Amino acid sequence: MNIRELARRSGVSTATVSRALNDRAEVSEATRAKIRRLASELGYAPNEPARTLVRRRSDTIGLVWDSGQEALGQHNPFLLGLLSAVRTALSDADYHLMLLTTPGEQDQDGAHLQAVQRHNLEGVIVLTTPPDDRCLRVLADSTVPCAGIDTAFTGPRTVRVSSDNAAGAEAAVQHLYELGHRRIATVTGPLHLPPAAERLAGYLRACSRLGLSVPPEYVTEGDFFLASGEAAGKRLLSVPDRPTAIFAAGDQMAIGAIHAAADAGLSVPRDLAVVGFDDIDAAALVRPALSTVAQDQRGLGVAAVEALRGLIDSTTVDTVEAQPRIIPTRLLIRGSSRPGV
Amino acid sequence: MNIRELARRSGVSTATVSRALNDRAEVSEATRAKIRRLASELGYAPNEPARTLVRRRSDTIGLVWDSGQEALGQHNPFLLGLLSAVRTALSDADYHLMLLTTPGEQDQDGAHLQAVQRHNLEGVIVLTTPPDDRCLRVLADSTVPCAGIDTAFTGPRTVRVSSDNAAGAEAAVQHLYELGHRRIATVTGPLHLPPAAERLAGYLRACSRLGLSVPPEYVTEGDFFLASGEAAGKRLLSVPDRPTAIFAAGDQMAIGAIHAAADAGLSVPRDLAVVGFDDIDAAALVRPALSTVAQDQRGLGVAAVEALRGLIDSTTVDTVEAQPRIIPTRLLIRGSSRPGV
DNA sequence: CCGCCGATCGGAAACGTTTACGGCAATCGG
DNA sequence: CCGATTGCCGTAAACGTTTCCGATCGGCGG
Repeated sequence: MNIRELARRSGVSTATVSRALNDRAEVSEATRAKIRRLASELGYAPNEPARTLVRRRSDTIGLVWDSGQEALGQHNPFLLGLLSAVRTALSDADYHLMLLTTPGEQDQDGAHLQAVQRHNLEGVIVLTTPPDDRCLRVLADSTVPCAGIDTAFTGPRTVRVSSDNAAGAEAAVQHLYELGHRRIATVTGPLHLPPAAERLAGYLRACSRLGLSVPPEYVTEGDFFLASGEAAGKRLLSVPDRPTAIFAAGDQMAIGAIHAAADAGLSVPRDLAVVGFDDIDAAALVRPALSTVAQDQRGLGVAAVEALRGLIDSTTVDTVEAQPRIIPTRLLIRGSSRPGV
Repeated sequence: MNIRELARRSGVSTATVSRALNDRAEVSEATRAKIRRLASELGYAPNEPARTLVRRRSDTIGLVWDSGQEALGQHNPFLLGLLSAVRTALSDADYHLMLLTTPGEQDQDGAHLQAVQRHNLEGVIVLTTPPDDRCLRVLADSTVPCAGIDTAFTGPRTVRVSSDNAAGAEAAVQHLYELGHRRIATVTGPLHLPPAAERLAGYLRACSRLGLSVPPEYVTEGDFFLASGEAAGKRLLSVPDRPTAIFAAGDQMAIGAIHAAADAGLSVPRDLAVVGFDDIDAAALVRPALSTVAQDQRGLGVAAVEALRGLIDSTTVDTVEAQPRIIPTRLLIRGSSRPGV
C-alpha cells in the first residue's frame, strides 16, 4: 500500500494525497477528509525513507550514551531515567530516535559523524559520557547540532545541559548547617569531570558563606562508586576533628560513607549526617534512607531537546558560544540527615 | 557527496561504485581498491534512506520498553543493563536501532505496527512490558518478527526470551536448605506475570523435592516494589511458625523484607536469611548485601537478537509456535544469607 | 578463424515520496 | 463583459541508491 495505490483508489493524484496527508493548504476540505478516511481504512503508512530522501530531513535525532563505564560492568544508575525523559520529550516534539553505538576498540573515530550523515540525522543528544571519547570529540567539532547532558564537550553547534550542581551542593550544605552541623566534610567525584568540580565549588562557596572552616583533610576525592565512598568515609572519620556531617557528590559514595560510619560504630544520622547527590533508585531503598540532591531528569530531558531544536532551527552557526542550560535541583530530606527518625 | 559525485571522480559509473562498496563480486580488485580509497578520502557515506528505499530493507530493528511503570515514576532498575546488552548485541549483528515510543492515552493502538511499516523495520525487540499493552498486542498478532524479553506475548512470529526463572528460584531455595533452613517462606510478584508465576513454581518444586512443608501463609503476593516486600515480611514474621528464611521473587521486595526484619528486631542473616531475584544495582549497595539470583543480561540480549534473526530469515511463518529461549541464572551469595559474615 | 564464455563495466529503470510548475475553472473588481 | 485573481488539482522531475540487462573485450577450444 503506497501513495500511488491510495491515490488511485481516491480518484486523485499522488500530489493531492501528499498534500492532504501533510496538511498543506492547497486542497479542499472535502477531498482531504475523503483521503484521510481511506488512508486509515486501508492502513496506509507513509514510507519514511522515501520522505527523508526527497525532503532531505529525517525528523530523527541520534542518541548516544556512556559506553565507557559499562565496560567495567558498572552502569550509571542515573541513566535510565534520563533516557526515558529524553525519549518522551523527543517524541512529544515529533522526532524519531535512533540509538548510536560507540564502536569497539578499532580506530573508528568519526563513527558517530558517519552515522549522522548516513541516516540524515538532524542532531544528537549525548548522555553522560567520559570526556575523552574521541568519537564524540569529532562529533562536537563538526557542525552537527549536539546537546549533551552532563558532558564536557564544546563545539561550534554544541550546547551543554546540566543540573545546577553548585546550587545543589550549596543547598545540601545549608541544610546540614541548619541542622546544627558545623564540621561538614565532603567527598567529591573525579575532579576533571565538570559536575564533580561544580559540586565541590558549591560546597566551598556554602562553607565560606556560612563561615565554616574547611580544613584540607575535609575534602577527599572519590570516583562516584561505592568503595571510594566507603574509603573516604573511613578516612574522614579518623581525622582529629571528626566531621559531624558529610556531603557526598554522588549517592553511591554517600551510601559507602554510611557503611563506613556503621563499621566505626557510629549511628546515622545521630552521630553522622550524610547527604548525597543524584537520587538514584537505591537512595530510597537503603536504611537509613538517603537524603540527597535530586536531579530533575525530566527537566534535563526537555531542556536538551529544546536546546537541540534551537540549534537545528538556527541556520547560522552561532559565533557566540551557546549558553549552557542549567536545571535546578531539589533537596530530598530523608533519614540519613533527619535526626527525628 | 553522493555516489554520483564519487563515481565521477573515480572515472567509473555509479553501478560500479555501488558494487565496489557492497563487496559484490563483479568488480576488479584494482578498481575496488581505488574506489574504496577515494571514498574514505572524500568522507563519503552512503545514504541509508535511499538504500532502504530501493533494497526494501532497512537493517534496522525497533526497540520498545515498559512505559507502564514509568508513569508512576517507578523504573525497573533491571532495564538499563538489558538495554545495553541488546544494543551491543544488535550492533554486533550490524543492525541499526530505533527507539519506539508508546503513545499517550489516545487510542493509538497499532502505533508500533505503524512505526514498523513507516520505517521498514525488520523486527522488534520488546523489553519487560505489562501484559495488557494493546499496542504490543497488535504488534504480536501481526507478522512482524518480535522477540520479547520477559514478556507475556505470543503471536505468529513472536518468540519469548526469558531467564530460567523456575530453576533460579529452585537454586535459591536449595541454597537456603543447605544452610540448614527448613522453614522457608516466599514473597512473589504479581502472579499474572509469567516470571512471577514461574519463580513461585520453582520455589514450590524445590520445597516438595526437599520435603519441606509449605503452609499457605508462607506464600504472599507482592508487586515487585519495596513497600510490598516490607509488608509481606511483616506478615511472614508474625505467623505462628515463623520462617527462618525468605525467598523474594524480586530484589526490591527482598530489601523490604530485610527492613521488616530489622523493624522486628531480628538480625539478618542470623535470625532470618533472605535471598532475592534479579541482582539490581542496589543489591550490592545495601547492608547486609543481598544474596540474589542474578539474571544474565548479556545472555538475554544476545539470545533475543539471535532469536529475532531466526524469525527474520525464516520466510515461512512457522506454524509451530517458536520455542521460548531460556537463559540460565546464577546464584550470588552475599551477606543476607551468609551466616559467617 | 569463429563462436562462446567469463570477467568487468555502463545505461537506465526502479523504489515511494515531495514539490515546482502549470492548467483549468470559478470568482471578482471595474 | 473582460482581465486578473484565487482555489484546487495533475504532471513530472527530482532525491540517492541498487540491480537488471546488455555491451565490450580478451581468451579459449574447436
